[in-house]
Amino acid sequence: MTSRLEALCMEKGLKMTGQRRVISQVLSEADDHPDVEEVHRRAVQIDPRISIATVYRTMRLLEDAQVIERVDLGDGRARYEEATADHHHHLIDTRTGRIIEFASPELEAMKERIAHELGYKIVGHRLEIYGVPLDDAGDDARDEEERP
Amino acid sequence: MTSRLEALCMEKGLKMTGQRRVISQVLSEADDHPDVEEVHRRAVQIDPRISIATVYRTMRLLEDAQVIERVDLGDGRARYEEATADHHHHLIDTRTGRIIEFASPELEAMKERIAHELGYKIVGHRLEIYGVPLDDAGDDARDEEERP
DNA sequence: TCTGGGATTGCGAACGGTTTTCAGTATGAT
DNA sequence: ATCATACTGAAAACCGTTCGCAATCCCAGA
Repeated sequence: MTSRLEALCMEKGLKMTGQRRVISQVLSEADDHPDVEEVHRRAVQIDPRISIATVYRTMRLLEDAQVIERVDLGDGRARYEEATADHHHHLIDTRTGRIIEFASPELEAMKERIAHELGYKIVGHRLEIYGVPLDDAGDDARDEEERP
Repeated sequence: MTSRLEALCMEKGLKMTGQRRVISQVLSEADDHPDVEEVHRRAVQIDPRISIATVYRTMRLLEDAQVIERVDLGDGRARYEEATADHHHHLIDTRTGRIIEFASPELEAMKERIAHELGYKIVGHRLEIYGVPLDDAGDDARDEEERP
C-alpha cells in the first residue's frame, strides 16, 4: 500500500523506485528522529538490497523536495523528521536521548523582536534545549543550583 | 608578555608549553569565532612549528578546562569563543557570515519555563538565529533555509 | 505490451573535519 | 641540571557523508 510520504513524493513528481518506496514507508512509520543509519537499518528489514548510499541520496532528495526536514542536534550526524507546517523546536533528554518537540508562539515572537532590534530579518533559526527529568534531576545534573 | 588566556590556563594549573602559549595568545586576540583551521593559521604566523593536531588537542584541553567554549553553528566545523559567565546566543548574518552575539534574560526565563512545563530541568541549550540585514532584506529574503 | 534511454542504484573510493598512534621532545618538580 | 612525565609532529585512522562509475531500473511513448 502507498505510504503517506510516497503519495507526497508522487505529487512532487519524483520517480518512485522500489527503494524510495521503502524509505518513504520507513519515514512515514517513524515517530522519532532517526539518523541515516537508523533509516537504513529499518529499510533493510523490508528490503535487504538497499544500500546506505541510496538512503543518503534519498534523504537529501526528500529534504530538497521539502518532504522531510533535517534536524541537527549537535551529535555529529543528521537526523530527520517529516516536514511540518508549524515551526517547532526540540528538547533533548540527555539521560535517555528522547526528543520532545515543542512550539511556543511567544518564543517565536520574542526571537523575532530580538532580531529586529539588532537590525535583522530572520530567515531561519533553531533552538535546542538539553535537559533531565525534574523528578530525578539530582543524579547527573551538571550545573545544579538548588536542590529542595 | 602573558596573554589573558595564558594567565587563565596557569591558574587552572595547565602545563604551559610554547604552543599553548601561542594558541592562548591567538585566542585572546581574537574577537570573532574562529574554527580550528583559522586558529592554526594565526598561530603559525607567530610560530611556524605548530601542527594542526596540537591546535585540535589544545582547543579540546581549553574547552574541558572551561577556558573557551565550542560554538556549533551548523556549518560542519567547530568554532570557538572565550568562555563567558553570561549566557548568550548568536545571530548569523547569512549574507556576510558575520556573527552577532546577544543575550536576553526574558528569553532565558521563557526557555526555563517551557522546559519546566515539560517536566524537565535545563542542563544546556542553544539558540541560533539566521538573518539578513533589514535595510537590504529584499534581495534574497526568499531563500529561506540554507543547508549547513 | 514492449522498448529505449535517461534516471537511479550499489559498490567502493574519496572527502573533510577530527582523533589517535607512536616515536621523539620539551616541561617543571626535584 | 636531571628525570619522569606530559606534550608534540606527522601520518594514519576514523566517522559521517558524498561521489564516480558501470550495471540496472523506471516509465513515456510506440
